[in-house]
Amino acid sequence: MNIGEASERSGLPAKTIRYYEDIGLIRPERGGNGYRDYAASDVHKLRFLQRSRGLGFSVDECRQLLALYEDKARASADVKDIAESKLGEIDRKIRELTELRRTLEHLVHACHGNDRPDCPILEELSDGR
Amino acid sequence: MNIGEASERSGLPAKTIRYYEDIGLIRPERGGNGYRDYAASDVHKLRFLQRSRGLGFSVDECRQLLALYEDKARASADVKDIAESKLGEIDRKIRELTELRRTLEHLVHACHGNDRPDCPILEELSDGR
DNA sequence: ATCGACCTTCCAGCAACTGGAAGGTCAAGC
DNA sequence: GCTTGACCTTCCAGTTGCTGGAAGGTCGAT
Repeated sequence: MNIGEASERSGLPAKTIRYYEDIGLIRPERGGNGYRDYAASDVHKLRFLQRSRGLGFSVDECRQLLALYEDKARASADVKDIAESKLGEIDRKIRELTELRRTLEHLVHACHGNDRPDCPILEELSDGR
Repeated sequence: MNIGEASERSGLPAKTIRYYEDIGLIRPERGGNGYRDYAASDVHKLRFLQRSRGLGFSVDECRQLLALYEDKARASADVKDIAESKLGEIDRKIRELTELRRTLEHLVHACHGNDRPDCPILEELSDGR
């Protein structure tokens, strides 16, 4: 099938699919006209990529996951390791954002938001606490 | 003062400070030797940038904040608007990450992590739920 | 034959830096 | 006065993960 259909079935933009080919993630056949020709298994991999990217894995992590996915002799522990370290990362991000949120909300609360030139937000950004 | 000291005092890498100059955020004097010469007020702005970047404002938002900061006649409502929309964004990110975390944790839990080739994580990434 | 929808490649750009090369300057120590 | 090393300068390229656009080839239907 052509890239358009592969795009529709995988949920990835055609541009992105071509990009993934550029960086060596998927290698479809080519038809006589030079068009890329995707097999069902290619679409399967594309969906795999779409999902794992959506779960926050980096392209490089996806490359590892895809290799493990294709390797029948893989240990599922390898996959679990990647997923677990990702989990730790996500926790860290959530913590940081929550902290950020608290600070910012405090600032917004302190700001009366009228036309007078004094502004607690700018003051705090400027002075530090 | 030279860029090294400005870097130390502001908490920003020298490279970043030069970059901020490139994109027009700060314009220090130059000494006879061509070295950048930072005044105390420059360092103040750099710290301002360091803090607001750290709070998740984009460089462009920082530019606006800095302009407001320097504008004595500004309305604090403008600042509040920027901060509030940023707050909404942060909330959205936290929600997304929490959702992500749940999915991933589910996967990690389902995976026994041994040497056998079957792995629920890969299966789910491959099939979709 | 021609139209529009598809496909191809290549080039450029986004954010926000970061790294490195090649070279100038300065202060201290011998 | 010369060398050493720590600074500083500019410029160019790379990072991540795409996305947009230009210029042109191909396909199927009318």
